Amino acid sequence: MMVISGPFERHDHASCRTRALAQAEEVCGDRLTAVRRRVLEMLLESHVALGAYDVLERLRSEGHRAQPPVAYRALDFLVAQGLAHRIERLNAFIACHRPADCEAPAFLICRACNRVAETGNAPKRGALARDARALGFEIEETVIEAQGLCPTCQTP
Amino acid sequence: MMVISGPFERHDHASCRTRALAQAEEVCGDRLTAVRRRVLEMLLESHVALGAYDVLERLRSEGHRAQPPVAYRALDFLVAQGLAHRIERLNAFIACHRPADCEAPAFLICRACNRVAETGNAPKRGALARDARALGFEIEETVIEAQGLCPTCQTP
DNA sequence: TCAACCTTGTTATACTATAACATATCCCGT
DNA sequence: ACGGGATATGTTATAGTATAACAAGGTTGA
Ligand SMILES: [Zn+2]
Ligand SMILES: [Zn+2]
Ligand SMILES: [Zn+2]
Ligand SMILES: [Zn+2]
Repeated sequence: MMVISGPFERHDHASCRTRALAQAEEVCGDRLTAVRRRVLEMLLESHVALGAYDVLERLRSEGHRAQPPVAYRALDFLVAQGLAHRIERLNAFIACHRPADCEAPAFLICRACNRVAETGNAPKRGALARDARALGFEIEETVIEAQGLCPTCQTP
Repeated sequence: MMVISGPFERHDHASCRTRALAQAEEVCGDRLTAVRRRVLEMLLESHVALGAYDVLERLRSEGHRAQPPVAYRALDFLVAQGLAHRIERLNAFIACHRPADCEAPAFLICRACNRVAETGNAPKRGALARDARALGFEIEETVIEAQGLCPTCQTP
C-alpha cells in the first residue's frame, strides 16, 4: 500500500480536509452530531495530533461548557468509526484523511514539528505476523508508530 | 530474527530470569543499584507488564518508603539500558529477557492474560521503512505492538 | 404508552507522569 | 585534604490523562 496522507509533502490541505469530512458524513449520517463533527473539524485543521484536553480547550473557547468526558466521547466515537486514530505514543489523536482506504494504518511522527503522517502497511506478510503465527498468537490489531524527523525538520 | 522470549510457550522461567539478571549485571556493573535491581527483579517475575504504580506499590510493601519518582527513575534507567521496555499501549513496562540480542523489539500483547511476548523485527526492510524513505522521513525508533489472544487464551 | 437505545450533561475521582529542590556519595584533579 | 562535577536518592507538590457513575433529554418502534 502507498502513502495515503501527505503532511510532509506540499499538498492542497483544504481539499484534504473537505474530502475527509464528506467521507465522514457519508459513513455516519445522523450520528455525526454537532460536537462530533466539530471535533473532527478540529483534528482536520492540521496534521498535528491533538490531545483530548487540547480538544476540550478548543470547545470551551468556542463557548461550549464542556467537561472531559465530552471530548473523550467524541474522540472515542471518531476512532470507533475509523475517522480518527489514537497515537499511543503521544496520548493524542489525528484525523484519518482517507477513512475509506484505511485498513491497517501505521504512523510517522515528527518529534520536531509534531506532524503525523499516516501510511498503510501490510501486517499480514511481515516478520511480526510470521512470528505470531508460529506462536499461535492471534493478532487482532497492531500499533505501528515510527518517530523521527520529517524532511523539513532535518535541516535546521 | 526469531522469537526471543517465550511467555506463550512452556519454558524454564527461572533460568529465563537468572539469565536476564546476569546480563543486566554485566551491562551495568555498579550502576545496577539496589532499587534498580529490585525493580528489574519484579519485572522479571513474570511476563506480565507492570505499571509504574504497580512497581511503587511493591516497593512500599517491602518497606521502602518510596514516592512515584523512585519508581519512574528506576524504570527509566532500565529502559535506557535496554533492560526493560515500555509498552505504550499499556502505559506499563516489561523486562527484556534477552538484552544482549535485543535491537528492534516488537511485542505481542495478550488482552486476556496480559502477558507480553517480545519478538524481533527487521524494520529496515518493511513497507513502513520503504514509505518513510520515499517521503524523506528519517525514522529513529519504531513502536510495534500487536494486541490479540495468546494460544492459551483462545480456548476458554 | 412505554421500553430500549443513543446522546449529552455533570460531578467526582482514578490513574499516569514530571518539575523542582534537597541531600548524600563518590571520583578525580589540585 | 579540599573542592567541584557527576550520579543517585529523598521528598513535596503538581501537571496531565482518563474514566466511573448518575442524571436527563430525544428518537424509535413494539
Ligand atoms: Zn492535508
Ligand atoms: Zn517535522
Ligand atoms: Zn520466562
Ligand atoms: Zn493470554
